[in-house]
Amino acid sequence: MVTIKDVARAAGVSPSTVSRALNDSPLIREETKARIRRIAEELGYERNELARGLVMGASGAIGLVIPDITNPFFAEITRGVGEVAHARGYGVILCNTGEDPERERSYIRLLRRKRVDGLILTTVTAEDPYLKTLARSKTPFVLVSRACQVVSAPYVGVDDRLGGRLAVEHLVDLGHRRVGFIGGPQGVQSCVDRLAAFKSVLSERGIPVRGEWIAFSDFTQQAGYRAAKDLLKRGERPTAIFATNDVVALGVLQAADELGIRVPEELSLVGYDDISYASLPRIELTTVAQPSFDMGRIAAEWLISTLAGKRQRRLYRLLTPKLVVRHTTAPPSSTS
Amino acid sequence: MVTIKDVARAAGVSPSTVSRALNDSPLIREETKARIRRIAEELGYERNELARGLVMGASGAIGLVIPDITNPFFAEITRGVGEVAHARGYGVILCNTGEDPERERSYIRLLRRKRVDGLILTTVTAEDPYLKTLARSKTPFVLVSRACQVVSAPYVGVDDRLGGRLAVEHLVDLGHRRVGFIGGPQGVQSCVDRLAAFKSVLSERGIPVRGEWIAFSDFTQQAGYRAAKDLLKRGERPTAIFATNDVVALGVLQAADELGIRVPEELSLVGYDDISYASLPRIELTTVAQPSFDMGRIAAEWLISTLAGKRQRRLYRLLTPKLVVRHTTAPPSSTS
DNA sequence: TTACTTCTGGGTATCGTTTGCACGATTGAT
DNA sequence: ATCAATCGTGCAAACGATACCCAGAAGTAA
Repeated sequence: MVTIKDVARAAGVSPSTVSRALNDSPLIREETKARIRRIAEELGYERNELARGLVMGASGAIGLVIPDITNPFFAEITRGVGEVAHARGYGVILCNTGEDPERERSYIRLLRRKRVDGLILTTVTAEDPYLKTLARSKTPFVLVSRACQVVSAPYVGVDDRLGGRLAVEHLVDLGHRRVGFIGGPQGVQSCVDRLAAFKSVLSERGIPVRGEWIAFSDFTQQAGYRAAKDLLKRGERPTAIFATNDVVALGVLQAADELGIRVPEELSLVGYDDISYASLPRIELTTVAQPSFDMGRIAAEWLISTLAGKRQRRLYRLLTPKLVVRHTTAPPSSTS
Repeated sequence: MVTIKDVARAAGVSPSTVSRALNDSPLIREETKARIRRIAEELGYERNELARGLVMGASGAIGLVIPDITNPFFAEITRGVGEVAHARGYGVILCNTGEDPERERSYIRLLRRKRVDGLILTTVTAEDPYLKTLARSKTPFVLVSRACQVVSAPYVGVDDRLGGRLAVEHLVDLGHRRVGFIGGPQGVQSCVDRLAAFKSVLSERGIPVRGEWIAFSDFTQQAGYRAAKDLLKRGERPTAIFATNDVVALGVLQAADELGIRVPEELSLVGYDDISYASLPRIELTTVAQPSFDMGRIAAEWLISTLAGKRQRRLYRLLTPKLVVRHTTAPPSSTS
């Protein structure tokens, strides 16, 4: 590949001059700059960011660590960070952990070796001690969507206590007193919060929390399907279910359909995230909307501006979720 | 950050020895290796891949350029390439073009500056002359899902002529003679192929191809919705529609529902891709399945093994699509 | 004419690794 | 005991770009 030296030779100047010209340094005469730029263009020169990164101590890339790119919620976040990263000239290295803590650690190490300038991550477990190591290192990072207890790191997400509350209050307001919860993996902070909200709303309203109506999944449709099937085949079943995210809720819907349980007549269902498939005409899932795309954008903006040396005022950025009522929720039928 | 020199000092050896020890060179005594590795570990050393890449002439990263990460089809491909890239120790830089040729070019330049070892891309247009530039450069690349006419490059995808044929023959076999097509942007090769198949099946069966029943979208649900609404409000409307992908088909479904047109009784619909949401109980979209995850994997394997110097036997890898009949297709009702 | 800025540009060290070559030490053979 | 072979390690030169320090040239003021 053509290097800065080739350009220098072709232009009859020194490499330093080419470097300065290409970086628009005021130390070079305008016409020289123009000439050098033209020659660089003609030669098809593209600067080597590996070399540049080495001397500058910055790679021009950020790492994005997410659990499942296949989940539209994370796909939107990814799109958001991609958008602003690109606008600011950064590359983004995508790491899909598949909810595996082991792979998450492995990915973070990879990213550190690649000397990414910063990280954006939704950790798979809230208490991963490895995050402390990360926090000690100089690489800045932002947590998205899932907070973390073990280390105080900048965080962008929605208020999951509020979101859970919105969902469950909606159900209770409709008259449901037998309501179940299907969460994600136990360690995940956002789910912990949603479950906490679930419990406190129920207690506030004097409704007993029944352990056998609380189940956990791994955030996949499959898992939601299985958990729901299990839950719904019991003798006494809930009249409403709050699923910790839309993908899981879709699995619940599938289970209900297969069992011949009509939604919303016999079972009310509310999800979380408001992925685009939740609004499909045949689905019309009632859910709690999160501004996923914006969360990605905000996280990236936060990160990149701290990279630029800006000191941030706030460590937390809590957006507000919004209940979107569609057609999967209704008052409980008197018969059931 | 701790460098190889720090480790060398701590171990009382030279940097070269550390380098060799960490790379498991046979020139270093085993016990020395072990000691050095232990010390490196203790110091929290992570090798600088920028520097390594500079001297090795390989960055250890590949670029992935796709049109829309939000489309589950591409999300699956992404997951596939991520999987094998990670297994082989590569990082993947994700570039989401949003179907914008301008951004695609800009991204490819970014990737070349970052000296990615290779590229995997689904180009937005089939005739982008910029691809010639790319082909001339030494960076190897693989095309996925969308072939390209202007340059003969390695390609992984399904046989879209066959896929389109499967879809349309299914419709015709059911008895439909008034069938429409909703494609993607005109320049996209895979859509061109599907449209070509559409036309030839119709001609073979002696069914006239009606231009007013052929519409184009930009691959989004919104666009599918609008195109379908437009198509279905006409006086005489088709009894069946072949949509160029599932996301668009979902848009068509939405339009039909809103217009009170029952699917499949009054309108048969077949999509393409078999994204996971196509199999939702309420949706049950008949579609042509593509092995998206495997396409990603195969592309990445192809690329990485050519990076390793392996010469590939074949340039093309055409997988076979499969018709998945669900509940959105049925014989045309006699009344309509 | 001298001295002093100002403007442009070159020379060189440097970033952190890898690697070919050289060199000292150990070992075995003669 | 000497020489060659083998083994283990250090030295120094890259890789491509940037940045600091300087040096001519030109212009200006005394």
